[in-house]
Amino acid sequence: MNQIKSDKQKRLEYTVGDRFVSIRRGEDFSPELIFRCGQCFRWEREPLREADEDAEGVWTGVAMGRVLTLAERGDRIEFRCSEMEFREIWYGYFDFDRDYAALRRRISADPFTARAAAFGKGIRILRQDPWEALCTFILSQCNNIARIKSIVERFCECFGEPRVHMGKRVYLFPAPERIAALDARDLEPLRAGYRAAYLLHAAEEAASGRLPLAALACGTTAEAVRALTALKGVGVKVANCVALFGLGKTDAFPVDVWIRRALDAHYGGKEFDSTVFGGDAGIAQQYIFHYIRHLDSRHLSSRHLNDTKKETA
DNA sequence: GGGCAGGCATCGA
DNA sequence: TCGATGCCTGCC
Repeated sequence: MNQIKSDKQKRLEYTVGDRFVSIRRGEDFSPELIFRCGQCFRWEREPLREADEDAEGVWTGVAMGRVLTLAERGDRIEFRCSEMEFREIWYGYFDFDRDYAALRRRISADPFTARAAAFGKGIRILRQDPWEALCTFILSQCNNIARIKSIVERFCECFGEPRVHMGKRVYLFPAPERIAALDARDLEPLRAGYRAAYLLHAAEEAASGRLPLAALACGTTAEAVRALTALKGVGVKVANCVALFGLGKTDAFPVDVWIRRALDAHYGGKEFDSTVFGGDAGIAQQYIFHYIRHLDSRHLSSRHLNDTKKETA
């Protein structure tokens, strides 16, 4: 028997079923956009099994020391976990406290961001583990998403704790203490190149407590960026990604070459002031990023198209 | 085989 | 303070 619950303080209504929790799909929860907009690297679309043939999409991800499968079924999203796990882990991870419809309205005063927000309806910013965000965005430099994902998977397979999920072996993201105990040769199988040394250094700093990742979430964005850029191989762009995706700092505004290009094109060469979006700046950035990546035909390389076909087949 | 990719650090002007 | 360059690797 399904039981409908709602948390008035928390604005989300959900239904508790047999071994799953489900929410209404609404307009601001698109797994495709959330998992493919470049903020995370460990969520994959599953091939549909017989039991899921009425589902439109099934996704499995490893995050926060857990493995979760979720399914898009009609107008609902099913989270295949207990209610307790949903409330304690996934509610925060998927940023359910935030009203994305209201946020899209707020940033739509500007015509360019209005188009981006309409196009990217369904995106949410995940509140990821800060250590995982730090590692994955260190690996992201001068790299494409496919390759980042494969390096991250090798990293987890080599050093993460194994779990069995739906008959398959998966690996949790390795803790900084585990990585800090390694040396450069141990990381060679990752084929991460010069980024491997940055990972080792970050692990040593995090494991020793010199880099207090959890505490950075409580301070200001400027303090977090300052602490992160003190690490080897972490510049302003990567630090802002970690602040936005790992520390919940929604005013952090990572500027990469794509965002740079978009801002130059749409704000007439004037220096763009991200603070006009206040605490929404980082999320506005994600809508812009997603929008321009899909506008730009150069991005649609044959490899990208093939990947898309394979994954949606 | 050279260029390039969602960056960073270093060096020389 | 700014621009050029090397860094690993993999793909076109």
